[in-house]
Amino acid sequence: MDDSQPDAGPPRDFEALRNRILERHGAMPKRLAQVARHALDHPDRMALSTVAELAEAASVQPSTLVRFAQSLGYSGFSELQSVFRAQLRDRWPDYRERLARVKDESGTEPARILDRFIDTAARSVADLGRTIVPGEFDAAATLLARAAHVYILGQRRAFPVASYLAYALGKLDFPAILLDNVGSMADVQAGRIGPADTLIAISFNPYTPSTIDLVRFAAQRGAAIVAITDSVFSPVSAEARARLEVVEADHGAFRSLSATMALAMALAIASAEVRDAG
Amino acid sequence: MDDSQPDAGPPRDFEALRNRILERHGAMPKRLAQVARHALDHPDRMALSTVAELAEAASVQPSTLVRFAQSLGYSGFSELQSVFRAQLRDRWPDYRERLARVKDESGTEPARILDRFIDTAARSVADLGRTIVPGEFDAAATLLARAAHVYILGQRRAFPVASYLAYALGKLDFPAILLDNVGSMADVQAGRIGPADTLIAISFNPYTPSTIDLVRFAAQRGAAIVAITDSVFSPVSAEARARLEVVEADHGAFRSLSATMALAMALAIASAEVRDAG
DNA sequence: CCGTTTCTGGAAAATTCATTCTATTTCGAA
DNA sequence: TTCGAAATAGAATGAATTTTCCAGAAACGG
Repeated sequence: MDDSQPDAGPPRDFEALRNRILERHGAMPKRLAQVARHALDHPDRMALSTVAELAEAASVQPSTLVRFAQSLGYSGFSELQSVFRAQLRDRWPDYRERLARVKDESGTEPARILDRFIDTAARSVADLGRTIVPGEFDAAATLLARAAHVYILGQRRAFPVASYLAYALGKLDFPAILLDNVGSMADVQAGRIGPADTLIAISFNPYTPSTIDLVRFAAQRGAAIVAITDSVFSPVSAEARARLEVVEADHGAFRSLSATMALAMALAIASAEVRDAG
Repeated sequence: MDDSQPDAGPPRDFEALRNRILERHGAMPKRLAQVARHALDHPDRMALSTVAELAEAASVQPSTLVRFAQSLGYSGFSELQSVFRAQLRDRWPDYRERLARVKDESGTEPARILDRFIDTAARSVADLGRTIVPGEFDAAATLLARAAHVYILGQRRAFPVASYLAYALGKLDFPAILLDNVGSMADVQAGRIGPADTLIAISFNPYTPSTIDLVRFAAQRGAAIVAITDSVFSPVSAEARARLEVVEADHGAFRSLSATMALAMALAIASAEVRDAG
């Protein structure tokens, strides 16, 4: 009987890996301990650097990195590194806790579907902080604050966001005009847009052609465009004075709108603050 | 005399790189534009994947990635990738700083307002898992799946949710009818509601009286009511066959809708699953 | 419509990289 | 001090990845 079998298998996520390293650190040979320490002190380098670079940084031979990985049960350094990389990709608050519940990606029971959507929504929201460029958000808020009228355009999937913005901006006492296209009269509704005005255009792939047309029309009349899209290359972005990019984690063919709603709300409040401050 | 020299040098930080790509995108040949787009839409992958993987993901030859990098002034793909990697590394301190700022409830600079909304939205979404009773969610999905017609009602702040549900359910091939009250004709729109139908009513405090009236009308005609509200004591809840309670963390007078949107999306998909299973 | 330039796909070549192997060193126990 | 086991360094190997190259296709200008 071989009770020395140390691992059922190597840790597959960062948390477990970290714990195992901490556990073993005391009993490790000198060089391996040195590597262990370096690994936990600079996890981002572990994720991105090559064996040679890490060896240099930790004052160790390249082969030591490989031995280290193998002593933890991995087949080689590359396998160990993938754990660090996954961690770099996915880190956001409470990720583990939620992941544990969603782990099983299959299952069509309603409760499980809800869990999965909670997970993707949380992901999208957390990503907002990364994808929004602070300067652009600032610029957008200022454009709204200074506008004589704020026109709001968003169709199909983007319409809920547009209607929410219209509600929030209206409540905040902005001169907000929702281009809802009732009776196909969006062009009439926007007929008097001009250089003193700002148009918020919300559009996601696939981009509704009439949205793009209306944006071009507004730009031509000198209005400032604030774009909320899922890609900086969207046709709407091209005309925009400020670009806000939202990447919703998608879920099959369906994308949630949670992050976009959070952004919309924040934009409304921020604009009011800018207006009232100046 | 060579004024065609396009760059003093390739961008060394992500911000500059991003701007240069945006600048040039319009004038790029087809395949390079394709890569450009993929690069800015998936910066994480650009940082972590190999040329072959990225080529596959962008539907392009590996050599195109290299040509893309060179067209921006880099010596090859590896040099370009290092910029993406640096960006990925530096994101972490950023995030930490962000969290620290969120704690500080004051501050009216736009960027800080955005941080706070991201935080509250994330909390609301996470709370969904706790406030939704699985059995009720199940029941709601089943009621939608079995309905002859699905009527959707939500006004004012709840309207964005209602319109989103109408969009999603419609896409999923449900017989969805949005009671948008255009021309104050909600009662006419709902005139033929009956026992085989389900009405999704979305309502938050302060409850819009006409919503409550319409819910009572529908209940009287025998329709099943699914309520999405912020309190089980809401007047709409009283009539409901299934109750979904969403508590959005509020932020001053304004409540985000992020969690409610996630719930709406999940409900739509879950209903489709229930329908297609049985 | 033709000639020229630019762009693209694909495969071959070159480079970088992780891993393995072996001789040597270190460490601990007797 | 000596022996044996474990650990290490460094070069050699082989695999993976990037880069180059060129023939052919597409776009462009006359």
